[in-house]
Amino acid sequence: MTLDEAWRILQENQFKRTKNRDTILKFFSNKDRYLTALEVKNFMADDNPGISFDTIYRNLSTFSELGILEETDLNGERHFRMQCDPGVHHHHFICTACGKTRSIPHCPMEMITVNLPDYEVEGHKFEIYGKCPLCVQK
Amino acid sequence: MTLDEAWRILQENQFKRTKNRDTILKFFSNKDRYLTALEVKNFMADDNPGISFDTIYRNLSTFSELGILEETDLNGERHFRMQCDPGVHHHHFICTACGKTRSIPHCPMEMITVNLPDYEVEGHKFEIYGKCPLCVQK
DNA sequence: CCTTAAAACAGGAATCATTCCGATTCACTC
DNA sequence: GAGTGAATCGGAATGATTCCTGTTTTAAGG
Repeated sequence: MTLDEAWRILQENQFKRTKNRDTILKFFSNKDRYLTALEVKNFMADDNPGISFDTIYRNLSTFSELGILEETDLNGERHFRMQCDPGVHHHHFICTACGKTRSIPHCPMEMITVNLPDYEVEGHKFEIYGKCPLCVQK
Repeated sequence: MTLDEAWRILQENQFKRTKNRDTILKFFSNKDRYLTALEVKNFMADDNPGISFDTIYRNLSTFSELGILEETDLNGERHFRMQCDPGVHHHHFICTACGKTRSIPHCPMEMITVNLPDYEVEGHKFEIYGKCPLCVQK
């Protein structure tokens, strides 16, 4: 997702244009990996050294709810990444060494829901973990 | 998995037979759901009110490493359940209301790994969330 | 521009799950 | 029944996340 798309969504939902949001979004753009609140904070060091975690988490949560960021738990920590292809359902391979991700277009749900009659499916999680080609070499 | 099987595995690996381990394992047997360390502690109230979280987590981690328990992160918290069918790979539907689980024999990995050449797959997670038939009615 | 109300923020305290640590107790072996 | 390393206890420490309160900033209207 581009920064323009992100801002369009934010303004459609009456969120204000602030410096912090701008910097956070820039941090995520063009990164194909999941990142933590701490990594955001470190990145902000130049721009706004005094930013509080409250602000970071509040915005990350907002972005996630609006579909601007994708969110997942890795080792009990919240991780976020730019929504790569809005509207197109997909999953990720996640490199356990460098954190880089790779999109997986297949979704296992289609062939499985048939076997869950009377169940009300709300969501699912499918992630593959391992080493990406670059990290395999090392 | 039965308690006998669990104890066989523990003794094969030189773990001692303690009262705490016995009570914890009994707590998990015959429960088809994921449980937290706190729930374990509450259950121990009768048997050993003074048990420390250190002991609980240490044993849960041990059981998990030995394949006696299955482990997953739900909302950033560690959850454990008795290994239902040792050796048989499977996944779970997890009820977000009552926590009950349902085994899903299908594994999405088989048809997908072909599309990850040069990647080194270490593991994967596939879980379906929603309401079980009983909780749908309410 | 200037004013104003609501939104956003900073800073620090609080919370919650989990882990660490030093001292004590226990389970198994001889 | 004594010795030894494993297991445990209790409480402090940690680390991520959230809460709280007062202050600043944004966007809109006059």
